[in-house]
Amino acid sequence: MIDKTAPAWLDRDLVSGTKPPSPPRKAIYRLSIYLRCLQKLRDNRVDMVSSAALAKAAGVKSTQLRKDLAYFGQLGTRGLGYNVEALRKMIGDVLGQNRLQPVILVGVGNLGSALLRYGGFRKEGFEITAAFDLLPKAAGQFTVPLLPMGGLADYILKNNVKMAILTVPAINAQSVCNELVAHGIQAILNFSPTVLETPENVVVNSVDLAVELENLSYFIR
Amino acid sequence: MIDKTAPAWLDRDLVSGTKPPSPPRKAIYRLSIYLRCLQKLRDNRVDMVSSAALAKAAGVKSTQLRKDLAYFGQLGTRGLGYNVEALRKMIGDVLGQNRLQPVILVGVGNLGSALLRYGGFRKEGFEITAAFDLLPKAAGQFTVPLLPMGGLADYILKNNVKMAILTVPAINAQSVCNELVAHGIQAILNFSPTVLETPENVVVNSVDLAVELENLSYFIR
DNA sequence: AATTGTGAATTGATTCACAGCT
DNA sequence: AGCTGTGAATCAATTCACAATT
Repeated sequence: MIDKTAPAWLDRDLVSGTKPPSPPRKAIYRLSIYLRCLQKLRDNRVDMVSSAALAKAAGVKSTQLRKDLAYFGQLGTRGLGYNVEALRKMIGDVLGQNRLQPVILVGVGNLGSALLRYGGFRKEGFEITAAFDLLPKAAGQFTVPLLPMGGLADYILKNNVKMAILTVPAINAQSVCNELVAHGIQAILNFSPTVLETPENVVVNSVDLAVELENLSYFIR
Repeated sequence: MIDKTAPAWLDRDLVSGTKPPSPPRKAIYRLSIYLRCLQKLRDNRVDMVSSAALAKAAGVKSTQLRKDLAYFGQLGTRGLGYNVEALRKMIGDVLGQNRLQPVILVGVGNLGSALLRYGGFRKEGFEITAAFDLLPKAAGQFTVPLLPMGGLADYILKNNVKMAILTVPAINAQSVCNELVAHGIQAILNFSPTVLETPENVVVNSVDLAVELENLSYFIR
């Protein structure tokens, strides 16, 4: 009996020495979407779902959904579909949603303070545990400690923080980013409208609001 | 003499009837990045730039930059590079940055009010001209009118609004989206963590903060 | 000599088509 | 019969390599 959860390439690779194909980055994004849909299904007490139905909900083609999932093992049952709870659990594990990640936020301006107040993360397994700013003021209005930049290194080390949200003005973004990286941050969600230079081993996702608007603007005729 | 600003495929197409290759969507995103870099160069009184230098600043390969630009014509001068101001102007035109677009924002919660206060758009040619909410309160704290949902249709029509930013809770996102589309909105920047269903001719860009964090989380080991 | 513009080659992602389970 | 898993085929994007131009 073959381990049902092992992807088929495993067998081949043990023999051939080939590397397992690593999932394309876009597939990882889609995993998050699937996860959201599965959570909704679970809330509605659905317990099996076909690739066609789940794909519809996620706004993709069913073959793409199956390919995406296949990177992580044999997760469905032919003729029946996928078990909602098992799949949800599995994707959560892959995305690291299950170990609650501490996240710090740097730059408490307009956008920064909105994100501090925005609750949407906790549910997904993230928690902003502290915020930093050059001149921390109005600390009282947040539920997390608002600290001066001086305390950054210490806090990251003591709390084993690996992720940061960067919401400082463009002009300071690179230098603050360097500081984060120097102290061990491995992943940055960047809202400053700048291209950040980082070492290979640090991941950056940028959300640039002006770029998104400009992009839309191109498509309206 | 051949028009220097016409892409080479034009000639062929007049003969062959082939469609011009339409730029990939990602190229349009990169155009915005290039534009930012060009603005910075202009501010520093630089007036020519090579594809290598500009690409470096934008974080892409120089060949990619050239391919991206080639979709829009012959913009550089061999041996010399690109004229900063001319290129900036051209990209601004392509992205529609030059006609100032009115944008409305729907859903004035945490994130919505932060975006209203966030000035970063105006500089890029966009202006949030009004905000809508089911229960508009604290209207005084914003510089734009905060209106009840009832006034939506009328406002869109009277002001010829084509773009909207959607920052309502996930549960309401689809229905509000439908309403926007019904009244003529053609492009939506969606911050609600949902997959929106829209007709073909409406463009949606989604920014899902939880998805971005989850994605980072996958990459930290 | 420097640097763009662009076909050709390559790499990557998506979709098809169907074999293989349940 | 229904639905997944996956190799092969297609489609799209990126990079290479070099001719063309200043």
